[in-house]
Amino acid sequence: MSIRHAILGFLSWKPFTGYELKKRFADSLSFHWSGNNAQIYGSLVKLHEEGLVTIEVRQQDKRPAQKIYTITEAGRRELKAWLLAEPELPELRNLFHIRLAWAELLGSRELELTVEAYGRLLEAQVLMCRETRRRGSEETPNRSPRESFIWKSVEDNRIEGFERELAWLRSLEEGLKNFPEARP
Amino acid sequence: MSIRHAILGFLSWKPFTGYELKKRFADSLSFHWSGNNAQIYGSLVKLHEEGLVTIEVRQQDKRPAQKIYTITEAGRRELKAWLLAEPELPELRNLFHIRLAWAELLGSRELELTVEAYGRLLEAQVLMCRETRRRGSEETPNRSPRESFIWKSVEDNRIEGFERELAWLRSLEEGLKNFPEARP
DNA sequence: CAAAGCATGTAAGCAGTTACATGATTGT
DNA sequence: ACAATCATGTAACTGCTTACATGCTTTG
Repeated sequence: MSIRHAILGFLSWKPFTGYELKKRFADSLSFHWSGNNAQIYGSLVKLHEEGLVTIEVRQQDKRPAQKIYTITEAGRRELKAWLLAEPELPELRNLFHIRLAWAELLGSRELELTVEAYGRLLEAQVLMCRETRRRGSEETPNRSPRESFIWKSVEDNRIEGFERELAWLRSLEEGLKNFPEARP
Repeated sequence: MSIRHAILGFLSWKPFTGYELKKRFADSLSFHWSGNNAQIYGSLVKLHEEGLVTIEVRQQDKRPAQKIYTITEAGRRELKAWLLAEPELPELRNLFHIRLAWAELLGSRELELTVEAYGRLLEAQVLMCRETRRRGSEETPNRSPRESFIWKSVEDNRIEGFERELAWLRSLEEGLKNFPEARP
């Protein structure tokens, strides 16, 4: 349970076309969904079948026709039920950590290199998140104070998470210096 | 790319049956795979077709026959290539954070309640991780010092991650007290 | 006597991805 | 001229999950 609710969430703000929703998903980092249209268009069809959204087709000249989706009362109920449902733990799968389980198969130098590569990735990610946060605060829409506070918290949390991972990696690097060469 | 490599990783230690692998996956928290046999048995069939493992059938009396899987040289090469491949960012999908995007649809009290529920989840998870770490250090197999150090680091990292999330949640709770009731 | 463990597997389905297909319009 | 944007959609695939099926043995 899944992207359907996030779509309903967006539609609770105002009606959107599939294309616009796709962009929303693609733009927002915290939303981890890649914004691929196959899934979004498919979900919209299902949401419509279930009566959670309505469709209005608008013809345009010089542009393809749009399908504008609007949330229904049943959709709002479904959305609210989701918001009140029992929270789930964050799912985190860190393939790098899993790979470390077999670090013994690597020489010290090889291990060092992958650790550094992971570090560079994390650094880039932290920079990107910071940039997104900076730009996001300029184009903030009309949000209530509470809403703004929450969004900022979540964004900060994301950055802190990556920063913490990076700090952890640095300490790992330091620690590894005490094991000069595992397989001589 | 995926559980196949983790299976090869386990097999690099020693031969295993599908059933034993299933238990390995189910036991280890950091491995996020649920240890469901459909996937493991299926992967083993494929790994065999690709020549990355060999199968030996051992008949037992009073027990079903076992299929013992052994990694091949090609399998070891594949495993090593994976270990040296470009690292990936951790995938984290936190549905609770996403839900917070629509917190405006909830009253202060409702929001408080879900935040508390998420906090209880996190607390339980931290306790469970600590317990796993404690018990794990007792039954540690014959690992090199470097390997032990790495495993401990990864486990600590996991716990710190949940603790950080919990600390963040507490600060969020504090902050929310400044917005007594968004929709009066 | 029931439940858990040993040991294999299959079937059905969900969530999500990549890549393809069409076709006009606008920007570099 | 080429690429990007607007706007819809389909097909094929991967990875993973739940649930089912079988059948014998050990433990509580």
